[in-house]
Amino acid sequence: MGTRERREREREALRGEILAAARELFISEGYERVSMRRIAERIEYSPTTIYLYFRDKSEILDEICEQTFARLAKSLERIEGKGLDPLEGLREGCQAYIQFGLRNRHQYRLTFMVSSERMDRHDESGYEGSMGERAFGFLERAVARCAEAGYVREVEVAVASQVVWVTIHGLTSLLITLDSEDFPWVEKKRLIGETIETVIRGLKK
Amino acid sequence: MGTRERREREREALRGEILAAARELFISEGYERVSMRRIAERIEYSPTTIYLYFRDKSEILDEICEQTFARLAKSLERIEGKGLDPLEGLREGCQAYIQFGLRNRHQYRLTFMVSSERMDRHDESGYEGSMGERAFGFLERAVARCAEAGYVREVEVAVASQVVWVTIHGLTSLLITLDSEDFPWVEKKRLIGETIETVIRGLKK
DNA sequence: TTACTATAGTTAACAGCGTAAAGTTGTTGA
DNA sequence: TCAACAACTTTACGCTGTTAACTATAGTAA
Repeated sequence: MGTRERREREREALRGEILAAARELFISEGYERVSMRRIAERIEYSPTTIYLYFRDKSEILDEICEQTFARLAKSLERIEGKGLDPLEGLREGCQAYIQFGLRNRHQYRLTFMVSSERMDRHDESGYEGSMGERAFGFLERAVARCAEAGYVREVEVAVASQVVWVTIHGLTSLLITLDSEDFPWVEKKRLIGETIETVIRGLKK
Repeated sequence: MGTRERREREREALRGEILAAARELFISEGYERVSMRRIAERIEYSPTTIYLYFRDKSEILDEICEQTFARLAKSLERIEGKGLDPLEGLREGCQAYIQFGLRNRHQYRLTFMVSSERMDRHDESGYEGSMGERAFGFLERAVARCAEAGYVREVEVAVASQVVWVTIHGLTSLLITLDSEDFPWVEKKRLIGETIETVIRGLKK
């Protein structure tokens, strides 16, 4: 009798509903502004039901961020597969990263702009094995290919790829935090292109 | 009769006490984790007394951040006054900025890593005239001097200085967010130096 | 079929939050 | 001496995330 399987399917379905509702709300209003009660209301269950499926609010968020970053990993994987010239591959990877951050600002903010306060205890997962790590892995390999092709000056790959990461993260995060009304940004496409060119030029021989 | 003056002094004194208590707590525990009640407890007044001196919690924070960034402005001013070689001046300015961010992580985080959510209406002040603007002004002038000296490739000063800012912000903010346990950083001094060299090289002719 | 048990969900409650409104003093100028 | 004012406190509202205790239901074993 498949009653056990059916129950499990139903459980998984409700879990999915919670995640979907939470994702929509988090994306449109931001994590902090969304309460457990509002998520519950949306799926028409009582607030405490959610705790039968997730340990706490931040566990919902973790799962959503993980899903989101899996998409970034996918998109970087695609670029890696194109077999481009190393420098061109790095450029495209940076572009993809930045565009991803800007299109998923809430999740981006929550993973890379607050975490150390949020991952306060209780995070068995950590960085190792996370999608964040996988995404950084692509960057590291892209830099390594540039180095192997002899395009990079005398810095270790580890250093160079961290320099690339902080640079594109800086651009992404600052554009997320400070919108054009709060700061006299030059044209965004220009700034993005020029930032990428600058970091690549700066690492070149 | 100086009673009016005395009262005003007393008012200002208590205001200062509130600020001092809040600053200490914010720095050691972070804005979100500190409640008005805790601040009040520390100065031995009732929670609502604070509202006689500040409109709300975020106004306390704004004032603290403004004070903190005034210190950054001071320190950048000092460097500007040294009359260094333009490139060396830019380098030192970047170093000072990064060190400042790392030494004042809570305030740094609150001004440049969350604001757009926090400055949610009600902020007459905004960017113009703020200490943040003054600090960026130094950077812009440092870049302009490099350009005048013919050290910079064919990009406008506005673009170049924003590139510099996003770069050093990226480094600062990522080091604040992700400490060494959460990410395999290369040696910090190395990374800082190499990031600054990279952005400068990338903008050079 | 009946009795028991595990599961899924609910209601009520706790301790905390930022903040507004009303109430209480003590000091001061008329 | 009395009214006005300032400084401050008490009380209260409506939120928050989360725990504990309760209820209903569905599945299983006798």
